[in-house]
Amino acid sequence: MPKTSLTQINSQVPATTAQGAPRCGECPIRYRAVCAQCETDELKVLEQIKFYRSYEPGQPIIWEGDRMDFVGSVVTGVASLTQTLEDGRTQVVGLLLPSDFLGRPGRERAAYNATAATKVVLCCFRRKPFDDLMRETPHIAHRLLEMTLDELDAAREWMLLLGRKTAREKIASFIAIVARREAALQKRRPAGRMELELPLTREAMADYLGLTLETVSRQVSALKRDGVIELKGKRGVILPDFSRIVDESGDDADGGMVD
Amino acid sequence: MPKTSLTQINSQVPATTAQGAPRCGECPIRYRAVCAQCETDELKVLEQIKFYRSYEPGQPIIWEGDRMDFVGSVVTGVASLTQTLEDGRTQVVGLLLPSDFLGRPGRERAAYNATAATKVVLCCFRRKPFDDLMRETPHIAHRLLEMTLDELDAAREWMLLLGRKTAREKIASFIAIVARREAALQKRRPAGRMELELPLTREAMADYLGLTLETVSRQVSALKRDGVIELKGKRGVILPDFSRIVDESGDDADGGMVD
DNA sequence: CGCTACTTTGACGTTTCTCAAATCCTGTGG
DNA sequence: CCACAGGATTTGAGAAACGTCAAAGTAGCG
Repeated sequence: MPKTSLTQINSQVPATTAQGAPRCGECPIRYRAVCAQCETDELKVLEQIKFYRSYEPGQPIIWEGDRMDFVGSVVTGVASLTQTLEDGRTQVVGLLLPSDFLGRPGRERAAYNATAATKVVLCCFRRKPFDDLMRETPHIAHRLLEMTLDELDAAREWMLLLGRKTAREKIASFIAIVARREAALQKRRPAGRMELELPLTREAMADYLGLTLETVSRQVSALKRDGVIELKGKRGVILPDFSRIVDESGDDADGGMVD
Repeated sequence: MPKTSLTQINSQVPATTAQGAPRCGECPIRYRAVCAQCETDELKVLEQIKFYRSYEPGQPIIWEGDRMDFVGSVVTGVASLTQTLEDGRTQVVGLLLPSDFLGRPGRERAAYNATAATKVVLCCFRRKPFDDLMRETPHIAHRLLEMTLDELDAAREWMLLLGRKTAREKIASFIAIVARREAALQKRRPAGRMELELPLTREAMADYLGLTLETVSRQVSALKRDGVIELKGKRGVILPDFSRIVDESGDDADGGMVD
């Protein structure tokens, strides 16, 4: 089952490196990222070694097997981690949303491909100094453990989806997750009528959900036909009632929102 | 190791608690578990708060939503972590092998069901003292982060399997993993002719691989028909040539053995 | 030696995939 | 402002993989 190869030909363009990095105190992910528990003096150290990079949609951030010379946090945008079988079958194994951490301390080489799904801004640290910092700054190590445990929970929830949900439930689950994230950004509870943008193409959704892009498209159409969602252009989705998409997702109650 | 009476197999019976816990220095998982990097004095502290529990095959260790009053390491045996949808569809989201850690520090309630797949011996710590210990003992916190990152990698590799592999590849991958573990226990490279015991029933395998038990059975039969494996009783498997099962698994080379 | 639970096998149904073609956005250039 | 190009998306028809329901066969234990 060969797959059409990735579309982005303009991928060799180097990422932008911003010079004037904003102060950590004003960072939008200040209280959720790996630096969340840092004191002001610890932030100062981070501020000295951090630098920003941005990536255009479709642009690769790092390739499996490459040397990782930096680690970092997603400040804005969405990136996807993917793994592939040698015949080209691809699985998205993680979505990196704002405040999520990219890279593994102490690891030389990337274990996955990371690709920008939307425009992405990354707050980066060179790996070596960051590794040293981690050993000396319990706040960072502790927060990273917490975040890693959360990611592990998310990965396991995704295993349940991949192994046991129907195509329709998979699509509904994905839309519900995006809707919850949307609500979280606006500090509201997800409920009632909602409008959102899907951060992934149909193909990327398929690779995330373990489906083909045709099946994704068909199930999206089916949910629309059944009045669970409305479509607005290619990426826009309107939920007349959030609870209906949750009902379709196969989860109990408001499914899987830990914390 | 104390013996549980064999009449307890049907599960509501409380787990045995051993009194004379062996010394950590002689523990078979001394250098791989969460305590791997501990110094002798740190081990002494652990030794004072640890206790053992054992479980018979099929016996539940903890149920999703239950209060977790302890965390611990698998000393011997295999346990499975499962999640379920309310209509009963079940997915195994993790296998706990010797040295793997059960429970999440700082979390009150279990996020998954844990069930003994074989006879299991657990080295337990009450959660509260362990949480405190973690804050004071960087060696433990650091090792736990390392182990969690490894588990995350394993979960992501499993996502690739669940989302993209065929039933035949899934079965082959599972057998290859068991074979690798078998080899690791004997400190050999997996290669050539190998004999092993599957630690799971067909149904548990199905729940691990995102299949039905009938499909598992059929694909096992197919691999046997094709000479990739031979069967020896219900659980015994013989690999005439380890590389053949790897070829069938869909992975490149020796697939996914990080370390 | 006979249960009992686990496993295998068969026939058939359903879901999802594959291959193919049409249609729709979005950004670009006239 | 509109027409157009080109990727992204939708839709269709048929095939393959996997699931479901049902029945028969084994291993292993007492």
